[in-house]
Amino acid sequence: MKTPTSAGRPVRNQQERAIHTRAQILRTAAEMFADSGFRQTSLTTVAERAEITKGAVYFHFASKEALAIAVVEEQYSRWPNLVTEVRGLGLSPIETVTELLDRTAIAFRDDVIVRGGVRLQTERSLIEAQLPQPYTAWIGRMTALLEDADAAGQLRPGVTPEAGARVLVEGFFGMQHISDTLNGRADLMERWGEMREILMYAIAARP
Amino acid sequence: MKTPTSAGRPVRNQQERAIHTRAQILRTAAEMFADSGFRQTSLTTVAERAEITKGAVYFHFASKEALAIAVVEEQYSRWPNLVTEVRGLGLSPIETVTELLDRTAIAFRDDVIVRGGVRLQTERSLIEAQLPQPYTAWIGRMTALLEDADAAGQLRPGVTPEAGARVLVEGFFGMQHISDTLNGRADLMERWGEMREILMYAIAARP
Amino acid sequence: MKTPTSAGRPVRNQQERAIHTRAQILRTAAEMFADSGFRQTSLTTVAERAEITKGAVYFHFASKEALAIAVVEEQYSRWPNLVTEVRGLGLSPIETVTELLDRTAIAFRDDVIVRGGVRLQTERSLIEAQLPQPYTAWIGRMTALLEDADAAGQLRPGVTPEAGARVLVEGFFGMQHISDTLNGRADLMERWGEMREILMYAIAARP
Amino acid sequence: MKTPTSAGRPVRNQQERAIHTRAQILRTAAEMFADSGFRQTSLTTVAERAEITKGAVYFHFASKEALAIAVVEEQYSRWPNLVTEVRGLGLSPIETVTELLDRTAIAFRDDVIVRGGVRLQTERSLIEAQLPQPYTAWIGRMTALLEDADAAGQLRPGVTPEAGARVLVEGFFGMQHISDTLNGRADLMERWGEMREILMYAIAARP
DNA sequence: ACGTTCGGGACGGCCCGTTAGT
DNA sequence: ACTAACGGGCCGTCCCGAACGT
Repeated sequence: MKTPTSAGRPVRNQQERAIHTRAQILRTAAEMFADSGFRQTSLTTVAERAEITKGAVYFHFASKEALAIAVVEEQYSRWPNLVTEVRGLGLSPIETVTELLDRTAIAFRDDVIVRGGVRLQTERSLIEAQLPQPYTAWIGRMTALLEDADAAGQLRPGVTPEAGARVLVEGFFGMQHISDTLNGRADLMERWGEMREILMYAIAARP
Repeated sequence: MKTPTSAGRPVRNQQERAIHTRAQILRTAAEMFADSGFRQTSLTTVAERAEITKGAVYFHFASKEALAIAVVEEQYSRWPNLVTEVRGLGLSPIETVTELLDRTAIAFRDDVIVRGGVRLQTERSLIEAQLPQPYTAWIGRMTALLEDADAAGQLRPGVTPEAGARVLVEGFFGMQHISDTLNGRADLMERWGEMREILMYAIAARP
Repeated sequence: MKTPTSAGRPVRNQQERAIHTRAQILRTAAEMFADSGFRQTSLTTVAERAEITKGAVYFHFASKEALAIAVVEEQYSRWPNLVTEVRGLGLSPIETVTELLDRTAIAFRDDVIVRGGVRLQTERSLIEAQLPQPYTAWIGRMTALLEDADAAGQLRPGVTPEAGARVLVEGFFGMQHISDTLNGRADLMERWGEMREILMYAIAARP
Repeated sequence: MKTPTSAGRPVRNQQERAIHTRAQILRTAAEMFADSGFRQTSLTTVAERAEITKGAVYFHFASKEALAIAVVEEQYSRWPNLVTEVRGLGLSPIETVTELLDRTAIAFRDDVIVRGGVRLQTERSLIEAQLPQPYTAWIGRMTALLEDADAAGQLRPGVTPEAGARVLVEGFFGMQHISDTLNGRADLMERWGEMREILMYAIAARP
């Protein structure tokens, strides 16, 4: 599994090592971005924690911004997969929304890359590079799902798919942030349960 | 470099000038904190924008942290007044909640000190100083109000005052943050209207 | 004793207070100069410890250098008095030298002004102002005394008054400095006894 | 600003350049410490005089304190070598002491590192870092030598090796300091001759 | 290709000595 | 005798290349 550093050098694949190094950097950076934000995270410290040198970081990522972008995009790549996965379960539109957000909540609690990416999005304004606009993709996904719900008569009259989508995303984000601030996300699932009950009562049609 | 005391108003006496200077620093700092966050805000720039020197900043505030604390506390001092004001209007508990949050939304949009304070609270983890814990005061206030509502039979069965309060604060915060990110708060009142309709539908009892 | 601060203001003598304040500043500064040296001593701290404001310091002393000069001169003013005092005792020249240096050692141990002045002399090169040249006055005094001793046949053949004077001053200074560094001057008298025995054995004629 | 790597020697490889740079910094710093003391010496100026940038200084030394420590330890490393060298000459104990101090005097006059280290030791109290305690090593060395002298009957009765050692070190230090202050060490050898005659007369047994 | 060593500039926060105007 | 403010300097540290192995 580990590349033998000893002599003989069957270093058939520096490439494997490179990939491993890259991933290591990405994960370490994500952690530190999540905990401390962009500016507070110094490349020096990232390198130290990843147990390589600053030079190596610069080989894999052209700049600190590039590193941030990589983290964010790595996080972004997770959601489409999750959506198709959940959609494949054969649930009703409203149930699909619920299930999707439940799983997202879990990722927000457990996945370092996600946490780092979220934090970076939060600080978007102060990173030079062009990060993809946050929230809108999620609002779009939710809108689509709620339109399905509407077509199936599952939406409470008076609630538009757009408004419902926005409120879901806003509520989810606020919940997650405050849970993080007050309890380090320990009570995230509990808080999400509370929020979900109230939002869904108002958004879904009474059966 | 600049001689800010000359030109402009003929500042009557020292003390008035000092108060004015202090307020000027506080306002400028709040703006920059709001726009760029704590670490990104440099005292050099604050001084430049406030048209004074760094020395003057350090005369009024012992450190950058002290300045941040001053902004946050200035913001905190606003809410109790607002609450008593709204409570004096003689509205029903639920109407009081609504009115209070409406006015808070306006402050979030227009008041620089509030915006700065909110941003700093968001970055609480990375400021050395001991900022007062955010959100809890608001959750407490909301809980009290919803207990009144409960006593008056205005709460939907199944919703506890605590849960309702938390969801209101989380929703409000998320809404405000996303409005800021996506539209610079231009659509804040509109978004708050949306959020309020849905939350209140689920929290208040049907008449 | 204290000037009544109450109304009526028979403040007959602000002047007395001023003198007291000045002395207070001088003493405090001397202590800090002695402990920390010139540059390390900040006027802010001096003012704090003297329990007045920086403005007051600047009322009494035109600059930090002026303050240092005042300390040094205050210290310088002590020696001539001491010399005439000891000369009045009617001792032999060699005994006079011994008695004078014994008393000087006591002053080096107990007198704050002296300690401050000595330290400042040590750092002479890095103070802008023109401090009086140190050591030379002492060497001069010692030379005069040893010339008396020579005339009285109390000097060991081969020892010139000039050389004897220089060695006495150098030895005394080195002794005092090392005692300060290693023991905070606690063993100064003991060390001086040691040094005196050896130097005097070599300088004085055998009776 | 400066591009010190271009022009001049065609720096064979990195490592040589690094060693050269480090030594250059050390020497420059020692000079400035010797002339101006610790606090008065600014890293900016050190860098300028060494014709490199502050970044380079901080690559080689973690802090200003670390730089001071390096100078002091560099100086400390000189003496043991000198002692064994002189001991190898096959002189009598007393002659060894004399020869050793003669050579030390030369180093105090000519070796920048020594001068810097001595000055830093003098200012020991006001440097945060833990400098090794000065003087004691020298007193120890002298004591050992004088014990040898005592065993060989070369010590004047009534003089203990400890007292003799202390007085030698104190006298040497005082002499060197005053020569520095009054004449920039130009007359150091002459003054040391004077001091040596007197001290040795009192310490050594009459043959 | 992958990684390191060495070094370059640029600020950033702090704080200090000093001076106007009371 | 003080309050308010100025201007400048210092240490630290950060992000980043260029030169050099391997």
